[in-house]
Amino acid sequence: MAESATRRVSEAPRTAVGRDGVLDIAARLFREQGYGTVSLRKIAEAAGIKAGSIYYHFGSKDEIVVAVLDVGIQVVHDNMQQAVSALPKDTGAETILRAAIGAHLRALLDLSDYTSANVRIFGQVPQSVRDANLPTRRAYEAEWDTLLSRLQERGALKPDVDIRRLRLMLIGALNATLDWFDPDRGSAEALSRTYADVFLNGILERQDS
Amino acid sequence: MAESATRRVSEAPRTAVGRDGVLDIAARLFREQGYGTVSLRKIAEAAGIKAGSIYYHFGSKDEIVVAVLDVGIQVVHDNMQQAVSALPKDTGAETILRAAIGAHLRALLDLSDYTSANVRIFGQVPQSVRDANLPTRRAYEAEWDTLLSRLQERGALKPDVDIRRLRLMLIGALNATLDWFDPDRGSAEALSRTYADVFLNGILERQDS
DNA sequence: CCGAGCGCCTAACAACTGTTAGTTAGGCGA
DNA sequence: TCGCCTAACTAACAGTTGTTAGGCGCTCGG
Repeated sequence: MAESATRRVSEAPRTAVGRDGVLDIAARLFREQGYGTVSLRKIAEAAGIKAGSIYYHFGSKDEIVVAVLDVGIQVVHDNMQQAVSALPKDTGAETILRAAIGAHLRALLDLSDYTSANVRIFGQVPQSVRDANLPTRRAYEAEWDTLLSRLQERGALKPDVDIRRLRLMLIGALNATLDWFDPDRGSAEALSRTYADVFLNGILERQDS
Repeated sequence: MAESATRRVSEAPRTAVGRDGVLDIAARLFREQGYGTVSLRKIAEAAGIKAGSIYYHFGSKDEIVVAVLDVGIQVVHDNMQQAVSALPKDTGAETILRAAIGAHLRALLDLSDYTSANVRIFGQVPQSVRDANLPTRRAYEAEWDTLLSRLQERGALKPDVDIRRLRLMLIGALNATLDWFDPDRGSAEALSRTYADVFLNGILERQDS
């Protein structure tokens, strides 16, 4: 009894956690621990409520996961779209690509638990959940395809590269950073530059003979 | 009883499944479904035995997973090492890198359920299992670092790229193909060429003015 | 000041998890 | 033929999972 009294006073603010609170916690836990090992009871405990209470806000665990996945894509999509459209009309291809790459990487590594959770758990989640997230995902992919196609038509990109494949390679490579990126070892900003350097110009020392 | 008799005759060869049989099945299931959703009972059923029987060959589920992870790295390590060392001594940097990239991708996409399982589930597995797999992993990483360093010292690679980071980028990008590669849409061989093209020379159309 | 309802809690369920103990059928060497 | 070893099997355990039903307190509009 002393416990519950203490808990009331010391740690629990009287404000409700709410749907968004649960979602934030879930996104963070999914990002940190993956899908399978994060149970509703873990989410509830981290949110300071009990497992059953989650069902006041969500109809099922899958509903939570789908929500997290969708928000994750929306954040990175908005971020990338806005970064590119903020550039002057006559911006060169290289600058545009650097902006898009930077925006994606920033959302993934700095900005959003939702985006990193999406990348982390998408491959672990039941088929039905993946399907529910697909439309949102496709929209972001289309954004990239449009961007890359425009640059290729302009003659800025090599003409023989398949756009779909290029997009898969690029986003795949960027997303893979989530497995090893350590903010203590270097900023996302610097990493973004390195990725752009490599993808734009390659790693071979050019023998301009 | 009819059941068990039928089963005996029709599907179960009288030869024992054995430790290797269980391991093969486990690798395939882990590759296909991830770590969390594959239970010992699923592995047992796919192998045609009962869950408890697995404990004759392995001391725990983690022991199975560690074995799968280790074999996965060893396969890709051997494959890459052999592909590179098979080349003549005076082979150019570009050819060497293409061979290494091709070997890694082939092990991942064509050759081995163990290697693909490793890439797929490493991030989902308990910390202790990851730790057990680390030595094997580090040896493969060192192999790449040695290769890349030698090429850089030779002057074949741009001198300002950090080797560790380059290796992380490269392997990360290659491993990411596992999420979307579809053998019906193109061979691993062709994909390997595209990856080498992009990493070696970049995607920008060169204006050699 | 009172009722409505929002946001949470308690308790339990059935299913599933990894794991253990004890048992058994069959083949091989002595 | 005897006895051992291999590779299974059966049955149960304790814990965890997602999920449901019903109840309780606090806040706010009338």
